[in-house]
This record gives sequence, structure tokens and C-alpha cells, in this order.
Amino acid sequence: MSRRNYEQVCALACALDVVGERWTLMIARELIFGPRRYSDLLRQLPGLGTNLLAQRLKDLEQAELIAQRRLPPPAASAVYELSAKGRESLLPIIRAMTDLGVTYLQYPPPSGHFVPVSSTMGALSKFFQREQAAGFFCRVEFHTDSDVFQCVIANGVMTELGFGSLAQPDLVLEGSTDIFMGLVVGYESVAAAMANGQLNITHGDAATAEAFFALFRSPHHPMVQLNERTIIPSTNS
Amino acid sequence: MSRRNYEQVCALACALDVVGERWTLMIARELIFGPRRYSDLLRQLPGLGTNLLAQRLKDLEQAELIAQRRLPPPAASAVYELSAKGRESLLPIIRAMTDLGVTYLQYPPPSGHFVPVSSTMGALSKFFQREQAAGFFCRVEFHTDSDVFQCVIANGVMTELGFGSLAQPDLVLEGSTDIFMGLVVGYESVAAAMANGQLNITHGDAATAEAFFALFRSPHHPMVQLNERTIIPSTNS
DNA sequence: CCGAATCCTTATTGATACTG
DNA sequence: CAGTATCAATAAGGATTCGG
Repeated sequence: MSRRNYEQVCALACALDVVGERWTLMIARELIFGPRRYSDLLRQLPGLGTNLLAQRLKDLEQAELIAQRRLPPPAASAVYELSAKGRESLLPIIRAMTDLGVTYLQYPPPSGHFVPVSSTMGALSKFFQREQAAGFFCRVEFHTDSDVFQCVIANGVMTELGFGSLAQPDLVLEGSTDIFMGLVVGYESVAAAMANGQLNITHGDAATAEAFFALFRSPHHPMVQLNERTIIPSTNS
Repeated sequence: MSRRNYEQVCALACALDVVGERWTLMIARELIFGPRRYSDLLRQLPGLGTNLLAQRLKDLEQAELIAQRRLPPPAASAVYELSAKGRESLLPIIRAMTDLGVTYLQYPPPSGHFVPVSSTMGALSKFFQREQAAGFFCRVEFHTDSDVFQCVIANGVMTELGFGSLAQPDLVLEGSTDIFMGLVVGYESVAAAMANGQLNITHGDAATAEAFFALFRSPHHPMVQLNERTIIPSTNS
């Protein structure tokens, strides 16, 4: 009852036999910024059935690309994380894929589309403009309904990007992944999002937030075009 | 009737919506070394139904990753080729994938596995050891049942790798893709393959062929291990 | 609640036959 | 040769259930 595979003497075919099935690379993406639980994965991947997730995790574990780690009691929960091999071999694939994918990304997205946390974090990484950030220091904590993540810029370099909270944040933001993504790609402005009530600054001030999000930009047409539209503050939900 | 897609605001998801379906990247691989006809693709991708090939080609063309070109009469046949965007965005993906895939490649392959021409050519590219080739010059032409391809090493650098014949070859080899692949990864020796009748040297001599294939090696365990087995010339079919 | 396993429906695929 | 049309086999999606 082996999985369907290409049965070719070909490195690409072998790779696709391992990570080419639906959802496999999406699951790997979810693990890039840190270990995640089964239910985290399920929540961040709408449409993925629980049976398939279990299957894919097993396949990835057997391929030694991820590992299951059982947290010490009393946590009593297991987390999945990328193995060293997984990080080394999957990250280049995902990087090359996202380079292609951004050329098809539309913003704003068709309604009903989901904005995963890890995609928002990926945008922070991919759209960061180092040249704009020279000498900049900022420790930012993001809070969504279900996740807390952090981004640290130290002397113009992004030194931290991952889950969890910060000891001494300069800025603590509360909002949905939609809003955070909109701010990163430049579709949304801090002022408008605060006026909407979609963005809450728990710690720090709006000026710091403006300065932080100014460090990011998508180089692609759809977003540049939409960026201009933000001159007129929009009230879209 | 739109294709199933992930419906996420995520560059990886967008990329997978475009090239993540079964066979899509395999078709792209077939176009790396030059334009190919519909029937070439079908022949090199056993198991791919003709309806699916037609569908995938349409999808890739719509995504502007490939283009259909109609050859001038009297050829009267159409070929598919990678577009500039296709080459720029798909080659990094395929490269990253093959880096993963070689770690799972087994040699010799389970029986019934197919050795595509483009995979053999890919092996020539991937396993070429520049350090071993310093000052080497060699123009090699390969003939299989259905294809002719060439590889030129000039002053230790691989300058040509693609379909078609050479004006002044130093070496012309006739054999199956299986044999060529075995020679490239070091599983098969020129002497044994000639003795078997599986390799025919139409032009040039065995010594040149030995010197040429000595330029290649797979760095991975399965092949290294098997390489040692070739000390005992095998008679496997 | 977490981490699956089981059923059942729907969508995609693979193989074959057929057409301009 | 370059596809379309058809249909059976398979895999994915969704709801529900079950054991720690």
C-alpha cells in the first residue's frame, strides 16, 4: 500500500516522492519559526483533514525531515520540529518556492483567504529592507488570538524572528494576522488600523510602529499599486 | 471549476497552487535542457496520462512559465520550452529539490524504474567535479533509442549540455539511459558495459570514455558503496 | 483538550479509446 | 502527432468517534 510515486531514477522525482504531495511543504513551513503542536498545525492549515495531517507528519518523520519531541511533564503535549536535515534541505526549497510565489501573490486577497501566522512572519523576513534599517533598534512583540511572536531589529539587522514573548519589548501589538500582513506589505497604515480598532498598541507608541513597518516593502506590482491607495485611508474590513 | 488551491495569503501556497500539483515540476524538468515536443514529454514521463499532460501544459503556459513555439514549416510540429520567467524561477526550485532528492536516491534502482534522458543529463551537471577536470577537453555525443544529446568540457569547464549532435565529437556513445546513468554515478565501468554490449563506442576510444566518466561522482553513500562493487564487474541487466 | 483512527463523499489521477 | 473524451482507480476533504 505504498504511496504513489514516480518510479524514476531522478533526484527530482525522489524529492517529490518525499515532499511533493499536497500539504507536505505547507506543514514544513509551519515549523520554520519554531516547534508546533498538532492542533497548532491543524488550526493554521484550514482544509487539511486531521487524518492527512497525521499521515504527513508520519511521512516527514520517517524521511527524517521532522522530529516529534515530547515536552517534559506537566506540559504533557508533544511538539513537532524540523530536524537539522529538514532545515538544511527544506528551507532552500521553500525559499525558492516563495520567490516564485510572491510573483503571483495578490493583495488584498480574495475574500475567505486565510492569513497564517507563519506567512506573516515569513513576510517580515522576506520583505525586510536592510538598507532602510541602518542603525535601527526595535524589539517588537505581536499578539494574535492564538499566537505570540517576536521580531527584533538590532543595529539594522533582524536578529530574532520566532514564537514567544520578549523580556523588554519596545512595542507590543495586538491584532489579527490580516492586519499585520497588511502593515508589512504596506497596504494598511498604522493610523488607519488603529482608528479601525483592528490594531491595538499595548506598549510603545504609534510613531515607533510606523517607523518599524516602514522597514518593509514588497517589490511586486500588486502591492506597490495598492500601497499608493493607502494614501486614502481605507475602511475595508 | 477552478483547480483546488490552498486559499491562503502565503507565497508558498501561491507557488504550490501553480507548480505544486503532481507532474508539474517533472514536466518543467523535461524542458531544462531544451525545447521538447508533446510526444517527447509523454515518452519521458511514464504514468502521466495524455489528458493530464495537456492540462499541465496549459496551466504552465497560463502561468507564463513555459511557452509553446510552433516550428517553421516543413517541421510542422510544436515544441514547448521554458520562458525566461520559467527558467529563473523554476530552476532554483528544481535545484533545491534535487539537492534533497539525491539523499534518497538509490542505486541500482528498484527494477521497473525508468531512467529519463533529462535525469541522466542532470546527473552530468550535478555530479561533475570541476577539480578533477582541470585542463580537460572533451566533446561527447550520447545516443539513446530516442534522443541525441551532447556534453562539452572545455579547459575543465562544462560549456555545453543539451540536446542535439556535435560537429566534431571526440567521443560518440551509444547505449541506454540506464547505462549512461550507471557510468556517471560510477556504478558501471566502461569496460564492463562494452563487454556486455550495453555500451557502444561509435567514435573515439574506451580510454577517452574512461577519462570522461572519471570526472563525475556522486557524493552520497549508496552510490559510493556501490561504486566499490564495480571492482567486480557486474553482469546485471 | 490532544493526537489520532474511521467512515464516507467528492475531486483528482491514470489508462484507454478516440478524433482533427 | 497532438491532443479530447471517457471512465475506473485513488487520494483528499470533512464529519465523527475514540483512547490518553
